[in-house]
Amino acid sequence: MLPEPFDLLNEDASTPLILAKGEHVFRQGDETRGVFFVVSGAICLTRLTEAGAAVTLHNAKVGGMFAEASLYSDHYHCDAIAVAPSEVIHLSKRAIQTRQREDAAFSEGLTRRLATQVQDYRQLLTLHAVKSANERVYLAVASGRLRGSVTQLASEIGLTKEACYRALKELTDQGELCKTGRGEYALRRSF
Amino acid sequence: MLPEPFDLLNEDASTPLILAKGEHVFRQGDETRGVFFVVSGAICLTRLTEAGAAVTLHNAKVGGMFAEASLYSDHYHCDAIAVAPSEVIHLSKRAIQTRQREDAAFSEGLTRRLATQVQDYRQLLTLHAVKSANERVYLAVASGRLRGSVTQLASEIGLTKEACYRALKELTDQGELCKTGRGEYALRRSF
DNA sequence: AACCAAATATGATTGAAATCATATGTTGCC
DNA sequence: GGCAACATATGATTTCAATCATATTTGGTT
Repeated sequence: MLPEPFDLLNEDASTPLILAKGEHVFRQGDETRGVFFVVSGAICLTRLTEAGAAVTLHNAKVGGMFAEASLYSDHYHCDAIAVAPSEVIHLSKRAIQTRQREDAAFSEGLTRRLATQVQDYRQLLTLHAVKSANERVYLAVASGRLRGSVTQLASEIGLTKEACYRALKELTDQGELCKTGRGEYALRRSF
Repeated sequence: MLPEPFDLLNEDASTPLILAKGEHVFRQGDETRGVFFVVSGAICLTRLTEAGAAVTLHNAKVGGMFAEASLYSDHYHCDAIAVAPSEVIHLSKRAIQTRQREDAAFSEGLTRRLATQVQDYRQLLTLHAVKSANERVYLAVASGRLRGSVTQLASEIGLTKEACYRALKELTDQGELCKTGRGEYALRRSF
């Protein structure tokens, strides 16, 4: 259920929370309680700047986590609001910190997870810089990003789903990709 | 001199490097040697896509660090180039990894640093998802991303410099921003 | 079985940013 | 001082993805 290394935590370190749409998981200024895993729905993290502008910091989706950095600050510096009816799992800050001190494998797992995320986000940013929709979709498929739905991929790589479907069709017509099923495409092996 | 947790390292773990403007600290594909601290000047981390597009991943300024994630990969996945005559301090990968195993405080500090980077990349990706160029530029300025040149900002947030200048002009005309100098803009305080 | 919501798929039109072009301002350098 | 490189700045045109529209398929629910 939980991603590494959080699967190593004791059961009493995690608490499931059910949230209605619009409900807060935490607010800017609240004392930090820990990090969260999204089971269903979606959580949006926003912050108000000094000048009063609302800046979205992160949209946490199913399978994702948020507020990792809260482990290192006393108070949350943004609001976390459910943008749909959601279920999240709260992971206790104290339990994580204790485990981090006492278990080198857990500690390393956490650091490695963050490092992996940094790499993944960098790859995504590189993908976003590709101007052509066709090439962007091709590279996304080539780097194994078409796992879930095409709709999901589209949002991940910064295109509309329509543009994404069109690109997939054109790439298939051009022989760059081949369609392996409904919403499934594979690289055309060059041999 | 060095920020946490790298100030805890032995002196022989660090090596100063002098760089001319345009010189590389490392290149994409180089075997990882460690992380770097900026003493003077500025280092820009960019990644070249297969299509040749340059994406700015990070602008490390005086007092900042870069390439923390290289500790968990064998090869650098971006170029680090001095955008001005610079002095950086190289921190040995081996020394860091050894210290990480032997010193819990050091290890925790490193994890905190990575968590902060994850936060930053998420914010950048969220920014890239904003369709309107004007709003994107406004939010970028609101979240303090206009530090270096407008050209740098444009590449960071996924716009051409022209579109970026135009947005800045329009936002200024609309009274959302105010121009504080050549290539310098500030939020219009609402009070 | 019937129904609904969401994903898949594609066609037509539009609009906004990219591109191309040009000019001035600034900085560092020989 | 003069030159080269780059940042700043804005105007004109083009292009390509967004948007709007519509139809079918699928999976889940009652």
